[in-house]
Amino acid sequence: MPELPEVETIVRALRVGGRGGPSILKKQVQSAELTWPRTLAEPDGGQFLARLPGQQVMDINRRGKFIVIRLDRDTLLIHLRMSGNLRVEPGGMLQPHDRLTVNFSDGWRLVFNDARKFGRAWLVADAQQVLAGLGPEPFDPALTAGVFHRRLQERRRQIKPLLLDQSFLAGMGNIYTDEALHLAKIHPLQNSADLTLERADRLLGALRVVLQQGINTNGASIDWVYRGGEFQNNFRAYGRAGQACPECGTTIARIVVGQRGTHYCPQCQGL
DNA sequence: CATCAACCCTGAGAGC
DNA sequence: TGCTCTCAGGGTTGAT
Repeated sequence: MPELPEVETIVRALRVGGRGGPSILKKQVQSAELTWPRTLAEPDGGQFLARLPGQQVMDINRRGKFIVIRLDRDTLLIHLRMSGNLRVEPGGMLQPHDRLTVNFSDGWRLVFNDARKFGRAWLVADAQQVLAGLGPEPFDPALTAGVFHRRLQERRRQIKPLLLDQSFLAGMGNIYTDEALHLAKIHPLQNSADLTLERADRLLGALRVVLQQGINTNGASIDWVYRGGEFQNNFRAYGRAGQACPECGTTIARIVVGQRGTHYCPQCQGL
């Protein structure tokens, strides 16, 4: 399930080439195909197919888990959700679960594949209308320990669901949240408002460490969709229920928090 | 505001 | 081998 590091890996490949395809920067859209209309959040299919042709790819960025492709008139935003993936390829047969295809004038195409149909795309004049509700980027220098601590105080929630809340912090998913909480030695049910400045500082540092490790290893290959990353070999807690904690040897536990499978060390991450 | 559950989906893995 | 069942999870929505 693509989280910040996986999305960042995909964005970098779109920008500079990689994962089997060239950069799509400067390419001009010739046409588009929509094989599963509900993939499109907005506008409707007719407008989408009419507005896209002729636009050129100016810039490719990431905001939270959104892929932000700035064109010369509109911005194409893509959220991969659970099972989405993007390919850049030189034509050929479409694959099962391909939902949206952008054909470029030089013959290459960008394909949005999404087995579970949870992913969404937007074509809007102003990207802010889609991204407005997102919290800060974890790597934003303006997000100091003091600011982070204050934001934790302002809410009074279990820390894990809060970290997964994209309006609180943009980009965290289930894997990296479990990893960061384990690294920071904080229990997933810990109340956010009760965290001291020192522990908030440690948590922010841990978030950045695990996200950076994820980016450095091209993300995690944890299911049959996203391939190519290596971070799954470094998991400390996620998916390791019943195995030994790498810090103390205690058996990693699994509980459900906010409808999410949650992995933690009962010894290291006491409440 | 916080919490919880349902919903959207399909493929994988377990159990039989 | 092949069937059925359960589980996985990001985000939205509605109820408590």
